[in-house]
This record gives sequence, structure tokens and C-alpha cells, in this order.
Amino acid sequence: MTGSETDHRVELGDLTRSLGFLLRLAQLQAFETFYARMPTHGLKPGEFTVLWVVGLNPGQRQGNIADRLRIKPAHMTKLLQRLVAAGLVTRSVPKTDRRSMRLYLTAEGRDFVDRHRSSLLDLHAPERYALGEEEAAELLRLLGKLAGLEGQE
Amino acid sequence: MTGSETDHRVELGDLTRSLGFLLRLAQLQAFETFYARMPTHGLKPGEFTVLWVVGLNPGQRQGNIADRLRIKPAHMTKLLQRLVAAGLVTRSVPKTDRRSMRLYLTAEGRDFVDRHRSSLLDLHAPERYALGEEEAAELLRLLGKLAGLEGQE
DNA sequence: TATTGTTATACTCTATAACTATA
DNA sequence: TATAGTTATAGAGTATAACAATA
Repeated sequence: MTGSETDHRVELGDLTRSLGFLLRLAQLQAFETFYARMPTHGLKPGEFTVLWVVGLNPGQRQGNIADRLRIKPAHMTKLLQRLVAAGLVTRSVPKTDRRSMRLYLTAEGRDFVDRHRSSLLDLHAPERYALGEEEAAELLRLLGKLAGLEGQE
Repeated sequence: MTGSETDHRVELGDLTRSLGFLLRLAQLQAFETFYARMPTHGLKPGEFTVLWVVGLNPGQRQGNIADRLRIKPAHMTKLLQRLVAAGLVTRSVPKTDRRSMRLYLTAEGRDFVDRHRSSLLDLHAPERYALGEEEAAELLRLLGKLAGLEGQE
């Protein structure tokens, strides 16, 4: 089974111990699950993430939210244009600093978040991801630590 | 600190329990570490992954390797064109099925893999990823299970 | 007819730099 | 001078479909 002119098994070797490789596979899996579960709502994961965080932080500056979510400024601009066009988010320029943009949910945006909260945050998905309850919780903890989320929480 | 017209903390709420969000952050972190550690070798992560697997499975069909790594056929074609142009991989058409392409490392390719093996598989990176030895091992195990790697191993 | 791989097109996310308007 | 956000452009990865050659 060590390759060599066969069509059968593709050996991965130490690749199965590579964090980068496993993260990629896991993310593919998670995205498939994500899209498979709610195909019709019309928002992409990143868009709902921003919507959710705006809801939690009304009036927060656009750039602060982008930094926290590790979204680049240029991307944030385009993403918000879609959310504003969809009528889910409004922006306003505060008089204290007229360069900046503060973000708010519209009534429709709040309603959208309320309706799709748990499914779009995939909070109940772990069980369907072939992990047990405890394993899922431990995975989330380790990923958070890896991502440096703890020092900021 | 629940938002509302301040510039200070950006709350994430249950987002910190979203598998999809944490996978994204973790992957960003891992890629930064990846690129930070070996900036000069000239291969992207996906390219080295293919190189590695070809080395483990000489003569394997291009499509089988792509399937296993979850790389789409069109992408695999372009990725291989770069590896062939770099002199690291050769392809040959077997007489048994002249539609297919079998992949091999060149001597240069084998040498490249030998030289960059552990650093490009990020096998020693976990310690630098702010995780302890045991935590890193557990994270790898859980990610592998999530990605469905176990049934195939 | 089905399969292997290629080409072509497009869309998302990301990266970068140049730009504006404000500070 | 520096900062907040925008615009424009390009690259990487992915998705899709049409295609050629072979089975």
C-alpha cells in the first residue's frame, strides 16, 4: 500500500499530522455543511457574521468590526455595500469624526438575525459534524486558543 | 460593554462558539505562521501538499490524488502545470489507459521534498501555535475526525 | 455512453496601492 | 502627517460547463 503504480489507495503519510492541511479539510467540510443546511437565506457566511456583530455592537465603527473579524478594509466596504443594499444595515457619519462610519441594523436586519441566529451561527451543527458533544466543545476551545481569541475575550 | 456608541470593545457573543468562524480564524493564523516561517522556498501550501503526496504515491493517477486532497480537476491541472514547469514533477500516459496521467517526482522534486519535509508539513509548528503538545495532538485528532479522515485511514 | 483531463469563464476572498476627506 | 474609508486592480482558490481524447 505504499503507492507505486497502483490506482488504489492514496497515502497521505504525515500530512494527516499537518495542522494547515487538516484545517483546510475541516473548513471545506464545515462550509459544505453550512451551505447544505440553509441554502435559501441569501447571505454568505461572512455577511451574516458581520450582520451578527453589528447587532451586538450597534454604532460601532466599521473599521473596528473589520479588524476584529480580520476582514480587510477593502473587502469590508464591498461586503457592507451588499448588506446596505439588502436593507439589513444602515451607516451613519458621527459629527465627532466625520471620516468614520458607524453601523446599525435596520429593523429588517434585526428581524433577519433573530430568525436565523442559531442556524447561521451553526451552534447546533457540531453534533452533525460527526463529533460528540464533548469533542465539539473541546475542538471549539482549542480553535479559539489557536486563533488567539482567549486573550481578547 | 454591550456596544452602543462606543469605540472600545467589539463583542462577538456566540460567534466564539461557531465552528465555521473559528475555523476561519484558525486558518488565517495558520497561514500567517506558514508563510512567516518559510518565505523563500517558492511553493504555496497546496503545491507542496501535492508534491508530498505524489512522492508517497509514485505513478498514482492525477485524478485520484486530486480527489483525495479535495482539489477540483480544473485547479489540479493548473497546479500541476506549475510543478512540472518548476521541474519537480513529471507526468506520463500509461498504455493501459491513454486518457489518464500518472504522476512522479523528478530527482529535483524528491530532493525538494526531503529538504523541506518537516517545515512545510508544519509538523513542528504546533508548539508555536500557542498550544501545548497534548493540546496540539488533540486538535489534530478532532480536526481529522471532523474532516472524515479516520474512515479513510 | 461514460470517464480523464483540459480549457475557458466567472465569482469570492484576499492583497495592494492610490485616492478622498477628514483629523 | 496620520487616519477612515473607498476605489481599482490583481492574484489565488473554487465552481461550472463545454470540450477532446479515449474507454
